[in-house]
Amino acid sequence: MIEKTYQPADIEGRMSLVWEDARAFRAGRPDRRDAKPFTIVIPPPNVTGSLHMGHALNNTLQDILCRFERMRGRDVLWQPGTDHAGIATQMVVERQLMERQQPGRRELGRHKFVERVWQWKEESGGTIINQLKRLGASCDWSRERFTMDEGLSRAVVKVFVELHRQGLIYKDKRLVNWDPKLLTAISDIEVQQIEVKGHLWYLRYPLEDKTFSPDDPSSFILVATTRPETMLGDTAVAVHPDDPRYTHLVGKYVILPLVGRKIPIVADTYSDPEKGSGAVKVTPAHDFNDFEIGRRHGLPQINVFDKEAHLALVGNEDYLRGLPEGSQEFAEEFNGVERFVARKKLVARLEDFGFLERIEPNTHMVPHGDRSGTVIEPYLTDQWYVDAETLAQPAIEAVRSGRTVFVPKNWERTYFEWMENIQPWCISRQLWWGHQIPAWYGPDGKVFVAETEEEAVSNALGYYVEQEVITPEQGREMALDRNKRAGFITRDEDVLDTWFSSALWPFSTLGWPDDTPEVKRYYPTDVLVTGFDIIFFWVARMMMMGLHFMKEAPFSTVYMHRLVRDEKGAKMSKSKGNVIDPLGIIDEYGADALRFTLARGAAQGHDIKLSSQHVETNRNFATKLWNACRFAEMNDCVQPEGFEPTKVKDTLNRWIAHETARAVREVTEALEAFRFNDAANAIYRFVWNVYCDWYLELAKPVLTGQEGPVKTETQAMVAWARDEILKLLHPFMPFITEALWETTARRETLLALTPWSRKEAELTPEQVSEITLMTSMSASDPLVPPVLLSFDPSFEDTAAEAEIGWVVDLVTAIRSVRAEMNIPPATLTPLVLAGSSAETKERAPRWREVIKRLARLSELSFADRPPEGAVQVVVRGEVAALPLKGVIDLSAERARLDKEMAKAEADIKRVDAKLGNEKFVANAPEEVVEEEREKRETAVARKEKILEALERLQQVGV
RNA sequence: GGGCACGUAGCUCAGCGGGAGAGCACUACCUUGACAUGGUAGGGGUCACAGGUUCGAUCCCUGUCGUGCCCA
Repeated sequence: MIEKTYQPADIEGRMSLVWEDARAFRAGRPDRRDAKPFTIVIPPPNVTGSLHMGHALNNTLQDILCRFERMRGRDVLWQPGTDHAGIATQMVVERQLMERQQPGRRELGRHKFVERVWQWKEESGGTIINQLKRLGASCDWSRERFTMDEGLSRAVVKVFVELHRQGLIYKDKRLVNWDPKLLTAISDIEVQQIEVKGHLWYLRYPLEDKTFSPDDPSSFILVATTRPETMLGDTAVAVHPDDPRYTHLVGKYVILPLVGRKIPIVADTYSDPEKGSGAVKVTPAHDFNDFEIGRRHGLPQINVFDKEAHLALVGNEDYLRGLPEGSQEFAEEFNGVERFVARKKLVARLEDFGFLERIEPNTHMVPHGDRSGTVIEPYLTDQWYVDAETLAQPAIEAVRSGRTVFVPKNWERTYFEWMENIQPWCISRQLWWGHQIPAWYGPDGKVFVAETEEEAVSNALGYYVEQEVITPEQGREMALDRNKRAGFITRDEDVLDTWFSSALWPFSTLGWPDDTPEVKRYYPTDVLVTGFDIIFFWVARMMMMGLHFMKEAPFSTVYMHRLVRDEKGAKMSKSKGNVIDPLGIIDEYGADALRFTLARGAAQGHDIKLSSQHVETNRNFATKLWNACRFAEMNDCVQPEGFEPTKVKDTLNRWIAHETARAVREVTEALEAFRFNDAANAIYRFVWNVYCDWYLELAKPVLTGQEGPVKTETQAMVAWARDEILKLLHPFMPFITEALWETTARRETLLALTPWSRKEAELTPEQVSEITLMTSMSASDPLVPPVLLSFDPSFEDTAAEAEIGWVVDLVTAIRSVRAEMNIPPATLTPLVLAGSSAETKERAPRWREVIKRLARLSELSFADRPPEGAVQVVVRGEVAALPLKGVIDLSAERARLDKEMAKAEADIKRVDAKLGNEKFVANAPEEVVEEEREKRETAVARKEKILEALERLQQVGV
C-alpha cells in the first residue's frame, strides 16, 4: 500500500538500507561477469570537507550516469574515497589542539602529531562520505579509498622513485610561491590572484657618478614599485632598450638608497615605457619577472626575508657583500621587521632623505594563498619539481587525437592553453601530514632516492665507503643501527603535494602498482565528471600520470559542469552568507527533489542558479508521481504474467505505448550526450503532461467502468507505463522510484538493477541492420548519440496518435472557449459536432464519456449544420458547436470570432508573402514549400469556418 | 592585454536557418471520486543594438554596447 502522502524522509533512509543489504552497487557482481565495465572515479573530496552544493551537483551527475549505465547492464564501478588534503588537514588539527589548549604541533613533534592527525581522521574523516550517501550516491562503498592508505602510499613512492630515475623529478633552487603563514611552498594553481587597492611608490635612485639632489633630475633615475620593501634586495634597475629617455644611462650604475649597494642599469624589454616611470627596480630573489631578468643579465639574487617574511639582514652574506662602512647599523635596525611594517618604515626613511618622489594609488593583482589567505611571497628555496612539460606532451596528444574528449568541447582550448605553457610543478611541501619524500641525504648533501629506507641507506653507505668517507666497518655498523647513522644520513623532511597522490587516483585506487584484476578490468575509466575550476588540478595531472604509468589516458570523456550559484546568480560564499546547505535542502524537500533540480539546471556551459523555490517545484513533481502511482494502485492496475505491451489493441493504450517509447528515446539520447537538463525535462513533461494529464484522465472511464477485456488491458497498460516511468526517472530520483517500485508490485530485482528500456530484441533484422549502420556512423563522433538505439518502432502508431490527438484538441478547444465565454464550470453544455467526417462520426462515440467529463458537457450529438446562435470552434478542420443561445453574450462571441478571423487572415497573409516570392519557391527545399502550401490550406479552411460562424451570428441579429 | 562564455516573457533558462517555448511568478475560475505539494484557462517578448550572407536570420558572419569567468 502506498502511503497517502509523500514524505521523503520516511523513504530515503529505508531505501539506502535496501541497496546496502542487496550490495546493489558493488562492482564485479557475479551476474555481470561478462558485462562491459563502466567506471567513474569520484574526484576525491577533501577529508576535512563537508558536502556543499558543488559536491551535490558533481555527485548527482556522476550518480545519474552510474545508475543509467547500471540499468543498461554495465558492470559499474563508481570508485569513492577522499584525499588527505595536506595543508587543510594539518590546519584543522592544529586549530583543534589550540582550542583544547593542548600541546601544539612543534611541542608534540612530528611522530606524535601525525598520530594525532590519524586519530582525527578516524573520528571525523567520514563526514562527507556519509553525506554523499544521503544524496543517494551509488558508489561501491566497499572499495572506499584514502590517499594516505597503505596501497596508495606505495603507488606514490613508486611513482616518485621512477620519475626521479627517469630524470622527470628533480631538485632545484628556484623562486617558489611561499606561504609565510603556513611556512610552506605551494604550487602555482594554489595561488589566487586577488585585486588589491595598493600604491605605486616612485623612488629616486641616485646615479653613481653624480651628486644626488632631489631637485636635479639628472642626478638620479626614477623607479616605480608596488613593493618598496623589496628594494633591499635590488640588484639592478631595468629600462626598455628603445626608451630614448634612458638609453644614455644603460651600463651606468646607481647607488641603492639607504643600503649603499652599487647596482647596474640594464636594458631589458620587460620594462614597459608606458608604465610608471619606465624604469623598474630588479629584485631577482623576490619577484618572478625579476628572477627572469636577473637570469638574462647574470645578476646576483639577494634574499632579504626569512621564512616568515621578516627582514633577515644581520649575518646575511648575500645582503652584506660589498656594502660600504656603516651598513651594519642599518641592517641591525631593520633586522627581524615584518614585511608590511618594514614597508612603512622604509618609505618613511626614504622620504626623510629625499628618495621618495611621490605615491600614486594603484590597483593591481596580488597573489594570495588559497588556504591561508595570506599574501604569497616569491621566495628562493630548494624544492622538488616534476618536469611537467615532458609529461604534458602525451597528455596534449591524447586530447588532440580524440582519445580523450571534453564535454563541452570548448574546454579543450583551455586545456591546451595551459598544457602548452605548463611550468615545472613544485611538489614538495614543508608539512608533516602527507607522503614524506623518499629521499635521503648524506653529509655532503648528496641525495639518494629509493622506495625503502633500507635500499636508500645501503646505496648511500656503499657510496661513502667507496669514496672513503667512512670505513667499510663504519658502514656495516650504520647499516644495522639506525641510531649510529643518525646525523650522517638523514631523510628529507618534506612531504608531497596532495595532488601528487590524487593524480594517481584512477589507477592507485584499483590496486596499482600491484598487478590486480581490477586494474585490468576497470582502467581506463569511462568518464570524469568535474567542475571546470579544477581542470588544472585534476584533469591535467591525472592525464599526465595516467599516460606515463599506464600508457593509456585515464578516461575517455571529461564532462565539465559549472558552478552552482544562489538565486540571484551570486557565487555562494561564507563571507556573503548566501550559502545554501544541501543537507538542509534534503531535510526539507528530500534528496530526490534536490537532485532533480540540479539535473534540470545542468545545461552545458551554464552556471546553475538555485533557489529553494525550484526545489519545491520538483518536490511537487515527486508528489505528483506519488499520487499517480496511488491512483494506479487504487484501480488495481497490475501487469499480468507475460503481458506484452506491443500487443495491446485499444487505441488509448497503443497511444501511451507510442508516447512512452518516445520518452524513452528522448531520455536515453539526452543522457548519452550528457544533456542532463534535456533528459530531466523530457521525463518531467512525460510524467506530468502526458501520463497524468491525458492518459490517466482518458483512462478513467474505462478503469471505473465495467469489467472486460479493455479494462483489463488498460489496467495492465497503466501499470506498464508507470513502471517505464519509474525506470526512466530512477537515475534522477532514485529514492522515490525505488520505494514505489517496491510497493507497487512483486519484483524480482531492485529497480536499481532492473534493465533500462531497450527494445532492440524486438526489432526485425532489417531494422537492426539499419540501426547498426547508423550507430557505427555516429560512433566516430562520441558526441553524436546513436539515434535509434533505444527506439522501438513496434510502438509507433500514427493512427492512435491522430485519434487521441483529436480528443485532446477537442477538449482543449472547448475548455478554452468556455473560459473565454465565462461559462461557470458547474454549467454543463451540450456539444454539437457539425458536418463531421465519417472518421469523426466513427471516433466520437468511443470517446463520448471522456469528452463529456473533461469538457463538462451535458450531451454530445451530430448535426449537418451548427444550431443557430451557437458558439463555434474549429478543431482539426471541423466545427464543434456549443448551442448557448441565451446563456452567453453573443456580442462577446462576435468579438472572439473577429479575433480568430484576424489570426487566420494574418496566417494566410504571411504564407502568401512567402509563396508569392518566386525565389522562395525556386530555392527553398521542396518539403518546406509543400509545408507552406499545407499551412495555407489549413488556414483558408479555418477562415471559411469562422466566416460561416460569423454569418450565422449575423442571422440572429448580432 | 589574451582567451572563453553569455545578453530570448517579471525571474531562471531551453531553442539555434523556415509558424517565438518551458518552469516559476502573475491574473481569473474550480474543494470534479490520485493529487490544493492539485486542476482549468489566460495575459505577457520589435529573441541587446547595427550591418552582412541568404528566397528567408532569434539562430550563421562582422562590428558595437553590456555582463560574467579564466589567464597574464
